[in-house]
Amino acid sequence: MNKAHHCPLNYTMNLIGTKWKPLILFHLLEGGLRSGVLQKKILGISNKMFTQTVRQLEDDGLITRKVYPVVPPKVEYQLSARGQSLEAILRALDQWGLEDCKS
Amino acid sequence: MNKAHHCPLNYTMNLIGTKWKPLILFHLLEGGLRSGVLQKKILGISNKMFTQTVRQLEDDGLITRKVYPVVPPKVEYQLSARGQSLEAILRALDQWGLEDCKS
DNA sequence: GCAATAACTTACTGAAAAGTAGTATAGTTA
DNA sequence: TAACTATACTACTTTTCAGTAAGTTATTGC
Repeated sequence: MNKAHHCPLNYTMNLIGTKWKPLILFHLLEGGLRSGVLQKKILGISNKMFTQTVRQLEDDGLITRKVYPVVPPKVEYQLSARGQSLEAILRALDQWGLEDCKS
Repeated sequence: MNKAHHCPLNYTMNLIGTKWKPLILFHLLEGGLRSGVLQKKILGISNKMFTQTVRQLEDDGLITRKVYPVVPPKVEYQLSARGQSLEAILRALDQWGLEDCKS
């Protein structure tokens, strides 16, 4: 917790309240993925934003990054325990969108 | 639904995935509030961002705005049915932040 | 020895978000 | 008549976000 927040919601949004973070976390719910595979699942994300976002998620301890020392490089991302604890929320957000855009 | 989304989560984040929107919605969960009162509850928000954000929430049908034709002006905001349907999510996000920042 | 590879980085640019400060409103109160 | 009120709007500036395109790495396959 690097900032004071008057409301825990504020704290949560600072962690995951951006365009791409929830998407990336969501696509990791089913298990770890190789960098390139994960990126292809996030339609519309640029290479730069992808790297930048997973880096932030890693810094915040929501995902882990495993580098295999091979050539060409191989990197795998997966949810940390902390990231996993967001599962219910991520699915609820997804579900809400599904229900809502019917109307 | 004004855009195509490959994932409902994306749709949801486009609606409420900003710095202030969830905060404002959250503080309306207990009932409608007068503009000035609501704004004072959102610590750190500027007058401009407040007006701009409630306007967007209103445009998206998440809150309603009732104007009383008196001087000085009196304006009240409250959650619409659509906004209310976010209650579980807002509380879950808040709760998650509470739990998480213990560690 | 030269291209292809996967993951990442950097420089540059443009767009969007957010903050500051000031203005308008029009009745009521002093 | 002048200050006060609650709400909102505007112009301006600063900050952050995001995209493009190019460069880096070290090994393999041709």
